[in-house]
Amino acid sequence: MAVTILDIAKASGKSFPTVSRALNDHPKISVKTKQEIWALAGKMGYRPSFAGKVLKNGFTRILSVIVPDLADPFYAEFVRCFKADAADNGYDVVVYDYEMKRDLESRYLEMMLTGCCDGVAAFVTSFEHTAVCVNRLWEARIPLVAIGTPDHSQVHYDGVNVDSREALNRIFGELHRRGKRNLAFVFGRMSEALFAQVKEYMIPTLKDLPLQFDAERNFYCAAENGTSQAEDGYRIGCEIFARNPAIDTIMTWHGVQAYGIQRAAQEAGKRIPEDVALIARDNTWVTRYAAFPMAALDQRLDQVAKEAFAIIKERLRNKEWQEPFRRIVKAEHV
Amino acid sequence: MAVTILDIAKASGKSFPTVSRALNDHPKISVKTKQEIWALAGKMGYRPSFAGKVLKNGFTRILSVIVPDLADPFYAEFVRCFKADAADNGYDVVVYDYEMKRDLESRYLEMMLTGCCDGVAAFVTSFEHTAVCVNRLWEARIPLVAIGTPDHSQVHYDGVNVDSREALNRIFGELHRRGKRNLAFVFGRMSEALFAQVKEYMIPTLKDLPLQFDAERNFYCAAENGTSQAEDGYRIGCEIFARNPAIDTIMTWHGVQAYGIQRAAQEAGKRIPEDVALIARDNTWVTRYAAFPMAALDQRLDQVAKEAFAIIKERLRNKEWQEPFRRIVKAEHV
DNA sequence: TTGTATGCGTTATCAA
DNA sequence: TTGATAACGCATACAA
Repeated sequence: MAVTILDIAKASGKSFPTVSRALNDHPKISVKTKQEIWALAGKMGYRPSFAGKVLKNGFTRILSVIVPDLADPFYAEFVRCFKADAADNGYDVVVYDYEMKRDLESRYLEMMLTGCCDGVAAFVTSFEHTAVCVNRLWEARIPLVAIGTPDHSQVHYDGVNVDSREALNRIFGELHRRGKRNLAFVFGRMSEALFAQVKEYMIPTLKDLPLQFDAERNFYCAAENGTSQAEDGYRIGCEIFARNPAIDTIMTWHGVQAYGIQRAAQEAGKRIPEDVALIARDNTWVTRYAAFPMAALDQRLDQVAKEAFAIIKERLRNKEWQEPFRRIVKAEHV
Repeated sequence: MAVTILDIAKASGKSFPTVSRALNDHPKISVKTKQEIWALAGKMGYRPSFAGKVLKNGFTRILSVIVPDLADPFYAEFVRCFKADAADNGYDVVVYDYEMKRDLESRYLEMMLTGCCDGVAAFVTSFEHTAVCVNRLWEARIPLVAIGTPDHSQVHYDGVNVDSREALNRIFGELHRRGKRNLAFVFGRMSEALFAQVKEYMIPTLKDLPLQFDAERNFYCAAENGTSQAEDGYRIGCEIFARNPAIDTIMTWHGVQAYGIQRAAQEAGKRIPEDVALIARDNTWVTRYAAFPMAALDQRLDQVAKEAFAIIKERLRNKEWQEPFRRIVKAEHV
């Protein structure tokens, strides 16, 4: 159905390799022939076949970004930063949304093994269910950068993580000065098993901060069967205010969740920020244009994206992969 | 680098077609051979090459969704609805974000001509710069469904549009009853030329509604060089309150814009909804969890996605394309 | 039940 | 400057 170089060859009386060279502006094709072919290709509506090119060339000029939730503008912002670097280097970017579902996450990572793109930046929730696939990507020399995934020594992958400690220190210090004492932490949607893992990972990270918390009682995560992050936040907010009225500071992993918590606070008769201060880990339009006062960390998605792209670029340049890269970006307090 | 059926053939002592058939669970391959091959494929980490399959089969089992702005959860919601139908039919979905940029929009639509997917659902802003490409997609029998694009008789494409009149009528009637009189309309980011076109299209659509407006003075659109929709809304809000203090109702095309307008209202000392009522055309968590009262239409994205997918499915089923499809979905008032 | 041969659309090598 | 031929990975018609 689609026009191929063979069709153009037939129509022009030239051989198909000549057509191919003309279309690729090969130096050893006469100007006259080139113009003939170009005109013909334009008239016939020729577009080179993606599959044909990829099969022959061995590369796609496409990078994939795999995100957990496109409804969260945080990930959209990452995509946009990443695309800027990619475009500068001649790559197109396609996005996969795994909707916070483990099966979809695995499925998309598996797809990356089929050669449908040249490299991947992925917000991997955990290596629990993806380790095999991630290791295979490494063996196949398909660059994968895992973003924000807790380190895992058994798995070969490049990673970019954000260090929020300093920013948290400052922000919590400020809140402490304003009289806040009791912190609750609200994480995203995840399985019980992963939540246990995250707790283990976060507790030492959060030690010695100006605000105190009891990780067993005041860590919350959204149920896996939720429908939207705002809704998740609302439910958790209701739970917090019911179970633990002393909480005066709530930090959410996703800025969107803060909207739900705000609603829960309103219903519980709590004022923001007088009774409860809200902080989000991320800083997008969601936090900047919230109609209630809230603090936010800046995860420096621009830097994260830049690091991620740089790693992929380096991996594509040099196929002698030795040690995994681990880059750290420092979050800022806004 | 990657393992192919040839490698498995060599390792198993079988011929490569046998391997191919075994992997595809072909009925005429002995169970013993199959199990051998499967075990070997698993051990060697075989994954079928995307390009190889596509080149041979002529299809990808992939559908593309092209959206103007992933930072707007409205489009993310569409993607999710669309993916549900696609997954039920064995299709994977990839997303392209053209960031409200004409050149990227054209680029992605052009890419669809290379056979990188089996069908496309796209929020096409205008056929001004895409007509040639869209017509070529039609000729090449690559299904494209344009969503929310004003009709254009010169171009061959299938379309799904939303009819908001009835819902608007009800919502404006209600606002009128509450004493609102002067409406301003805020559209998305677009060129002057496209804005003129949109005005022309919208004015008859909006005729005889309970609220009055002067389309020349009270239609606004965001500048093309904006950075986020919330920011766009803020700027326009400031402009409205400065230029036309009588405005008591503002309808935004994108719910996100309302957040910016809310901030502008706050700064102008206007209360919501007492002094200015806000309405959004779309209904996502953005409107549902706004910390200020706002009305919203429901564009029935689930229905829109269903129609879009149904059209693509039908087009793939029957390659005898006659007349373009035009489907209408009725918006609802929430 | 399995092997041989072919072609999908492209680019690259080599020969003319 | 151009043409003949091969190769990328896969699926399938046909032969055994």
